[in-house]
Formats: sequence, structure tokens, C-alpha cells
Amino acid sequence: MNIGDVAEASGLPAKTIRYYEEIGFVRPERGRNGYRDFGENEVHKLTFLARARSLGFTIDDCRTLLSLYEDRGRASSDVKAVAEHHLRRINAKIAELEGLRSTLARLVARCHGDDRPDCPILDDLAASGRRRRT
Amino acid sequence: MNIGDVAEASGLPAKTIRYYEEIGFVRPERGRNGYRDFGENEVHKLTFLARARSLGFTIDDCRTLLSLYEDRGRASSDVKAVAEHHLRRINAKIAELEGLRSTLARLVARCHGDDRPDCPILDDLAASGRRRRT
DNA sequence: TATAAAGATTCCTGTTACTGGAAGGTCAAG
DNA sequence: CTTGACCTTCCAGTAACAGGAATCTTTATA
Repeated sequence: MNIGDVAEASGLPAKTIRYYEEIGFVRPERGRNGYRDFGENEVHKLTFLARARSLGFTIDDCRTLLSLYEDRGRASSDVKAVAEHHLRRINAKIAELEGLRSTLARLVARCHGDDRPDCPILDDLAASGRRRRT
Repeated sequence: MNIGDVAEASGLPAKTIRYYEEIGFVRPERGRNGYRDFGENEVHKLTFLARARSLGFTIDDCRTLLSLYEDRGRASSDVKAVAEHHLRRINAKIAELEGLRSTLARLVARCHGDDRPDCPILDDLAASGRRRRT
């Protein structure tokens, strides 16, 4: 299978597949024209990676997950640990963004948004820690 | 004021301040020893930037906000537009992360997490689009 | 005064996970 | 035979810094 077909099959851009080869995720054979030739197993791995990445796992997580996937003697607790760690990262990020959102929403609500220069948003940014109410 | 004092005053690492100079946010004078010498105005700008960055505004947003801040004839609607755009980005990101969280949480809940290899998380990742339930 | 610690400088590399683009080889169709 | 679709490699750019090396300058102490 050529890279274009694999791209279609896996949902990953060809560029990304080349990159994944570069970082060691796959090792396709080469035809004598120099073209990559992917076997079914490689395609399967790439599909796995596409799904894992779409769930937000880092490349490093993917490396771990892939090796666990290929290890028939793995413990599911190891997989779960990776997922839980990722879940915590996501929760932390959501919490952080919600904090930003609440501050920003309040500032936006207080700004008239007309053609006058007076602006609570800039006032907040300029207030060097001394005021800035809740 | 030397860079170390400015770092303390603004809450920004010295490294970041040098970087901000490099991208044109500030233009401190230099003593004859070659050290940067920041005036009150520069410190104020850096504090402004620190606050804006802490609210998640991009460097590009900051450029705009800073120029609006320095423009006494600005319209608050311009400031508000920048903030609203940022708010939409944040909301989109939160929604995306919540989607990931719900999927991941479900998978984690279904995984026994013991020493056996059977694992719904890996099953999901490996399911090449054909199954994968809601 | 010697020296060592603290703080400053520039410059270069690395981070994340790709994406875009240039220059050029290969293959199938008409 | 040429056109166009694919494929190849290689290099640069992204966002916003952080880490670290090699080298001053200033300050404090013995």
C-alpha cells in the first residue's frame, strides 16, 4: 500500500505518516522505486495512533500505549494509569480555562463596547496588581 | 532599573523580558556596562503584558491590546472585540476538552485496571472506526 | 586586595507535533 | 510524449519561551 492509500485508510495526512516513521512508530518497507510500502499491520498501527491522538494523548503516551497494545502480557492497570493521567491533565486544563473564561466574561460584560475610549478591560490589564476586584 | 528588579516588579522571568524586547514590546536603554536600563514606562508595559498573557491572550493579541492601551483615542469596542474573540477561542477549547473528557472518563470507568491484559481502552483505540459505541 | 558570588550579556539549542513548500523522481493514461 | 497525479527528500516555520554555555561586571566579604 502506498502512502496515499494509507493516509485515506487511517485518516492521517501523508505528512504525518512520514513524521511517524521518522520518530519510529512504523517501519514500512520500500519498493525499488523508493516508495514506502505499508503492510496491514502498519496501517493498523497508524489507525491506532490516529485514534489515540484524537483523544488528546501525547506522542509519548502513544508510544506507551502502542507498546502495551502489542504486549499480550500487559496489565490493564498500566493502560488505565496512562489514561487516568491524561484525564487529570484534561481536567486541570479545563479548570484553568474556566478560570480564564469567568474573568474574561466579567470584563467583557462590563465594557460598553462603543466608540469611547473608556474601557474596564484595559483598566484591568493596566492595574498592576493593586486593585483588580473579584 | 536592572532586568532582575523588573522581573520581580512585573512577575515576568528575565528570560521572558529579553524575549519581549526581541519582539519589540519594549526598548530599554543601555548603561555603559551594556546592562538594560528600564524606565517606569517600560515596567508598566511589562506588567500590562504579564497580566494579558496570564489571561491567555496571545502575543499577537497583546500587541493589539498594547497599542489600543496607548491610543488615547481608541474605541472600547475595539478592545471588546479582541476580548470576545479570545473568549470564543476559550469556549471552543473547553468544549473540545469536555468532549475528550467524557469519552476518556467512560473508557477509564470500564477498564478493570488489574493485572489482566483485557482492556476496553485499548479495544477502543484499536477499533478502526467500525465499532466504537457512544 | 584578592576573590568569589551574584547578576548581567549574547548566542544557540530544544520544546510539541506537525505543516508548507521547493526541487525533483515515478507512474498511468491518452 | 506529455501531462498530471503521486511519490521522494530536505529545509523552514510554528508559539512562546526555557535551558545552558561562555563571558563580562558589580558587589560583598575575608
